[in-house]
Amino acid sequence: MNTTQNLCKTLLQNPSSVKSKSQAKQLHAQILRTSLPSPSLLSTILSIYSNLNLLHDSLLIFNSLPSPPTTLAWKSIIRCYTSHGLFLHSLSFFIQMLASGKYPDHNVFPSVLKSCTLMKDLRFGESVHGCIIRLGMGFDLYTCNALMNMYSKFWSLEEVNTYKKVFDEGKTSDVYSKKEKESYYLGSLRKVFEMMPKRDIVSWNTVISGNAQNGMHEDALMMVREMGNADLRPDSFTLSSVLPIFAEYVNLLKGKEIHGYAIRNGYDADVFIGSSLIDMYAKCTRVDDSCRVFYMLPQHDGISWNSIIAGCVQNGMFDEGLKFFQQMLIAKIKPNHVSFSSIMPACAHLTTLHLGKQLHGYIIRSRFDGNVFIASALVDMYAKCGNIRTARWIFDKMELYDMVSWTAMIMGYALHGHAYDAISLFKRMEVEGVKPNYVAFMAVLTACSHAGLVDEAWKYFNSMTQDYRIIPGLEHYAAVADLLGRVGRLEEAYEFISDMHIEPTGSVWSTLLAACRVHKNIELAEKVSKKLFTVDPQNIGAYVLLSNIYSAAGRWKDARKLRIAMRDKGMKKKPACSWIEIKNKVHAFVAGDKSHPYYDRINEALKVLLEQMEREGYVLDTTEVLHDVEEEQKRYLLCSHSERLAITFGIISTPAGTTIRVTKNLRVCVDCHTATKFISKIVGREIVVRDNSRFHHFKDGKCSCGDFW
DNA sequence: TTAGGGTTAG
Repeated sequence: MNTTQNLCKTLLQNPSSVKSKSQAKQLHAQILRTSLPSPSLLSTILSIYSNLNLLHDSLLIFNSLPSPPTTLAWKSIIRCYTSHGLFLHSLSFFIQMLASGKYPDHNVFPSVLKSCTLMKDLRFGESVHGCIIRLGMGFDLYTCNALMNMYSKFWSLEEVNTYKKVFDEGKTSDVYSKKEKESYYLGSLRKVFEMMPKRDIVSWNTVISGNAQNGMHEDALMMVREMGNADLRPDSFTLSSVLPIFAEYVNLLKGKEIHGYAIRNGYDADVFIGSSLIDMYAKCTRVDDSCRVFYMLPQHDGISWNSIIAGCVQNGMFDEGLKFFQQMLIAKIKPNHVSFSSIMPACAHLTTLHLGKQLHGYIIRSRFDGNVFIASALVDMYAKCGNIRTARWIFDKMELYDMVSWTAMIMGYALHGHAYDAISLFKRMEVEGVKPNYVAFMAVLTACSHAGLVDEAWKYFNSMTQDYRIIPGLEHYAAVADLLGRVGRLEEAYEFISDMHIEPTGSVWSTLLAACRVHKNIELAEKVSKKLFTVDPQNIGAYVLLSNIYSAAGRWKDARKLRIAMRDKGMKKKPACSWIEIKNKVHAFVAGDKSHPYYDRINEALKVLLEQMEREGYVLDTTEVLHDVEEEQKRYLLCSHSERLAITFGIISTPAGTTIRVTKNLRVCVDCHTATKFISKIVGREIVVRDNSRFHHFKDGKCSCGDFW
């Protein structure tokens, strides 16, 4: 026997020692050269190919084997199919193996169970479990781990709700309720775990992550402690199962403890732990720490990029989120469906329509437009960027609606003042069997509020508790209080807020204070302010509002007193800012802004417009000027409000007929609202202004809000 | 055989 034959023999006795494709091929060639290989020898080569995950080569051998194939050949080909994601083939070969009279052994079941799990084939998975028990494999470590993994995944599947009880009590008609289903799979998982004669770290991690992902947080954490008693120390898998729990509970202290443990045990460079830490810090509003973890990672995969992007966006750091998204593209990491649904809200909040449209194009090219998360985010983005028709168009094209997609569209209508569209959609959602949640009620109440529909609002407010058992929160109270205030039922609004079952916050009282300003009720305004300053002494908006109410009434002394108090407390008013997108560039303006390179041209255009407007009957409402200054100065101050600068800049920078879209960070002022109506008529343009609470569509001298905002 | 990220509001 020569040395080559010796080497072949050693390798064949130790198939797992073959580590490369070329080595396997050489071995295969040697065997074919020297003799007519036996089926068992060929099966060994097949198992080597299968170990190396070479499906094509494995299949060539499998098909050339004399029938029936050996057990080794069957299990090699089944494993190879599973690891290639060809689950149906894997299961079909498993059935053929049983049919050929071969008994599967402990090496086959993990692959078969994985296929059942990933195909979400519950029935098949359970019958495989039966087979495992009958063949006495119910105590095998790997098989049990795979079984537990299967039950933990089935446990979190929504589709399982419709699983029929065919096995129990001979019933075939009943359907498992969610609770029954959960306890069934939880029971199966625990039973397997408890029956195991020996458990390794994978067993513990599987049962921990199963509990963690299905909301059994306390149980998961308890098992981490029990695992310690069994002399097993948490590894990177354990940590990344546990970190999301502390993220959800916003438990920074525990999250940091885990971070410390990860550092001490050398897991902090693990990209899985890294993205869990980024997410945990972000959910605890510590985005700086998220960034630090991100930069400390030796490498970034798609998920760690997505985590940092989502972390920024969810904390209102939209520009930073966009920057990370850009860097991700530069790093040649292809964004996936999660990246798009995470970044889209940044465009929605910043009203950067051009960016949103670019992303939409990218989404269509990547074929992600059918994803319900992305479609909902697109609906929201188009609605928030003023394009309600496109939002509806996308909504209508969706094949599947969930709670969020309905709510995004309803809220879109609410923001645009289309209350009846919002209400009819809300009704359709109920008819289609989607139960409205907390946010959906916020949306429909906001719609009622912006359109002054008091009766409808009461109906929905009562339906929340009576029909859906949702306890109204601050936002629902605020919407109703806001509505009552808008329609001038100020005393009723005051009573309503005073009777709330939770402590009203400053923001709830603020809505009423704003209404007092519109309806010029100083007496109530003072009463409301007193309440407001007690619960929220640092509320800058309230000081400004009250001071404005005094100014509008000519009580300059009181107004000044308040402003001095603000100054003494170191409080600074948020400056009003408006912005407009021209040729894919955002131009921002603050009141009296002279910094823009086109300032002179804007000012000139403003003067011309003002003359035309006054000829049409426009009278400057100087009561809105909140400073005690000369009349001429007041005129100047009014005309240089940020929204007017942005609108005028839009008019002189775009071709005739183009719609002007402006966003403002605060509520649009009464005089600017009147002025914009005149401007829309004079220049023959549609002007869309988004302020901090809604959209105003100005056209032909009218506004979509019907002067009610 | 085990793990991490997403849409509506505030």
